[in-house]
Amino acid sequence: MERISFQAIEEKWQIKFAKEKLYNKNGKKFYCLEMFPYPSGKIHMGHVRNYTIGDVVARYKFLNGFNVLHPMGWDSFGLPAENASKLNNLHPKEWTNKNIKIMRDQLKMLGLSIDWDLEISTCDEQYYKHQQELFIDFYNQGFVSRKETYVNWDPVEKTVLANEQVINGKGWRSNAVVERKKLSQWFFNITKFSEDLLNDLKLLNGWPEKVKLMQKNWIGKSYGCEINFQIDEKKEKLNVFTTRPDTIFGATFLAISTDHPLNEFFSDNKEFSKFKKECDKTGTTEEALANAEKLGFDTKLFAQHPFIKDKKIPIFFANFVLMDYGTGAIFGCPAHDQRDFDFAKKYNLEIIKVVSNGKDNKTLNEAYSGDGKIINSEFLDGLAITEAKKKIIDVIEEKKLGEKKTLFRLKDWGISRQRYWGCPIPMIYLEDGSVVPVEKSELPIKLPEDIDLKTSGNPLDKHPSWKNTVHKASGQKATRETDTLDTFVDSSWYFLRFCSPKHSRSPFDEEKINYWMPVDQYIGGIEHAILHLLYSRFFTKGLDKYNKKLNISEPFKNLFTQGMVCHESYKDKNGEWLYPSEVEKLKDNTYVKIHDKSKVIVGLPESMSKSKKNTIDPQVMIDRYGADSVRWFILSDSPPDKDIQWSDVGVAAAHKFLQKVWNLNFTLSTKKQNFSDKNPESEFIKTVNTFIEKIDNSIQQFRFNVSIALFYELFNFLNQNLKLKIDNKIFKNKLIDIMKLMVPFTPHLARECLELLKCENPNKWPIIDKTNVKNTINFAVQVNGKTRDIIVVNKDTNEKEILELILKKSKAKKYIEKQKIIKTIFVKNKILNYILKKQ
RNA sequence: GGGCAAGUGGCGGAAUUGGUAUACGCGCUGGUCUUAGAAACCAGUGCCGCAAGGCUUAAGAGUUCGAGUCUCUUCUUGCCCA
Repeated sequence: MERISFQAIEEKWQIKFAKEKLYNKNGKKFYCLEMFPYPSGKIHMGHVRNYTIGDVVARYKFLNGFNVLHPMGWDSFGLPAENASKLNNLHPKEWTNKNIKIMRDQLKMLGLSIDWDLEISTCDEQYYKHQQELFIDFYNQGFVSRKETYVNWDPVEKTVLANEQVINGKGWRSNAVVERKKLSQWFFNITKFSEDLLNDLKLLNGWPEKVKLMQKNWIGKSYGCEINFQIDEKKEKLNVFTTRPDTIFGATFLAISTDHPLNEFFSDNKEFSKFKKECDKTGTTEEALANAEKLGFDTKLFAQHPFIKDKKIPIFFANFVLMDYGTGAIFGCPAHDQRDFDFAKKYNLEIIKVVSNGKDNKTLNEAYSGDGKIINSEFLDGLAITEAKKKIIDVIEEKKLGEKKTLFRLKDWGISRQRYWGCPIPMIYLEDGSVVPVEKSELPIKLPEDIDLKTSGNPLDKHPSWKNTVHKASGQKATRETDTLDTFVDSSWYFLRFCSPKHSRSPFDEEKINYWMPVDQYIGGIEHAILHLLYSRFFTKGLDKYNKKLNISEPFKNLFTQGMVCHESYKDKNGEWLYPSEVEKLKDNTYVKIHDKSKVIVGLPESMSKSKKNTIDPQVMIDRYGADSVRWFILSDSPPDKDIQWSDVGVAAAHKFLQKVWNLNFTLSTKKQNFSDKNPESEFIKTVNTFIEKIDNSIQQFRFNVSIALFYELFNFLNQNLKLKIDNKIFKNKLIDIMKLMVPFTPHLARECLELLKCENPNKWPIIDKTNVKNTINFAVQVNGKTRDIIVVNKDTNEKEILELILKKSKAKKYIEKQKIIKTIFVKNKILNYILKKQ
């Protein structure tokens, strides 16, 4: 068997790929983009999967004549650089650039068809300069505002987090329990676009339904109304928001946020201050609020029920009501809302059922929030919930007790971070108290390099020569904003910068954007379904609104979310995690530690993560098997949108197969002309053409695992046909077509083989000949719906001919002859089903 | 608690629109070669059964000439939201 050194050919072809690029000047444009990586140190298997999938798409489109834009860059601002530099005494910039260099080399080793001339890095002054310009534009458009609000404070990272970055009440990166803190912050007014962001989801036909649904739920449009409650013995009215006005007759208390203006009556109350402090410890997420024990502070005040004469209901401060949702006040209907129910139980409040599910259970153990008919509600009785909602809102508006409201769950995007390694916010605070953007001519506001990261807090705040400045227009002394931008801002427009990455006058060349945008295929992880993808949509819409030269309402036309790469996890007897390379599988399928042969506990396969050490280093695999084998395996074992389990034997099998592919190419390239025979030749061509068509289809449908299964079948077929009398030239030409199909999957090997076979146009997809394909099909003969035989027939054979064939030679004959046929069902090219009379 | 996916051999997974279930790969078994092993190659491999044949897509029901695919109920797992 002829062997090949993958490492040697891969190096050779990578030099060529660096020059080739994917532009077909006369072709239709195709912008293929994978989510750019954070330069954490070295690439991981998730990157390998993401970028291999993208490379298949990009190369496939290029080979089919498209003009393909396929760039790569670095999402290079962020906290890990600061943490790392504290550890190794390396400046974040140096640490980041060192990592970028390593990872760029690693990506090149994968043989990706990236145009590296377009490379960008978000921590580069030339990038963030334009970002600052965009920030000022957004500010001038009224898309940016400064607000004092309660924020999610991450006590470990000592920074603010956006709601989207709080997961299960914890920081998305630090995993620390998030606290509430009042701070003055910069916000992008994403809520101005709530309606557009929701409605335009309808335009995104190329997005997974799942992602669209997640965004829809996140934006969370709901209808409800505000109702005014008169407070007894006070002038004030309490304005309450609810999405369930139909349950107003079940209202037995009012609950307000501790931040509600009504708190001024309690400013001297020590008990209240203590209670408020307690509430501030609870996180701000809906989940944290739902799970926290319901606590209340009785104001001893009462309000008049708007519909029930002389009914007084008590008012409480409560920890589960937030000032920034609705009006900061709700009415509690314990029978039909679980939080209200818990609260009522705790404080012994009345529970009145107003929705009936038909069954009449007297005592409630939990709130009932399902469907039903309204009861105990005077003029609403007997109505369904939706009807009751409509009616009560009409009545409320008519009686001027309140009004109908639309509410979005989406909140403005807080973008201030108290960190050094991020894009400086180009705003200054003047002596006279005003806050203004810096002059565009002064951009970029560069990060100072001489900083001390050893002390806690924000280094920019402690850097007087950087912080203190002068407002040129007025001559006033001024201080700079020392917060930097959330790194999600960096990635909200990078796909635009790629269209003209060297454009220096402005963030981008509009003409280039209008040519390349939208991204035709975006590929990345599902974990960005809300954060990055929603922010990018907002940014695009913001730009489109004020920049009249642009014509881009949505950034990503088609979105593909690939699954995660998983591996079993291993623990030793002391409960310490072990790397897969530290354990050994024994013959009886148990695992031991290589080092001392002690027993190892095996966990279920789950997403690779550093903390569980269930990671495989792509570099080790590339060194051992070559990049093509790694690419081949990672595409072969699962549909790209599902999770994949990494398997060492799997990649070894891929390697073995690719060796066989090389061997066949080599054999054919050196084989002497033999006799040819028209019969097997014609069959050979037809079968190969059939495979080519199937493989082409599977690539178009993103079913690369199926493509690979077809390649296996095809090569099994080719190897069998080596023994037949097929003209060498014919065989070789078909093999050239097949190797072209392999270019997107294993570009190095495929191109090496094409060179060996003296292919003259390796950058052209083979012609898909749909006419000269296999003409026979396997046809199922059924009796009473059970398959009794499978016969080989020509395509489009009619029922009568098939019946003749069955009677002549089919196993099904004996079944048919026994009984009377009462019905036949014939489906061309599929089945013939005989229904027989039952005995 | 709600929503959305998904559940197919020993394992990863195929199955176009309701029409051959288990493609392809791994693993396993046997064989050739070899001092032996590895590699390579050949053959076999869903389950029960000597066979004829029967059974089989988480469990159960339904629609249909025909269901892995559609409907309902239940169970399990994953993800998202709470």
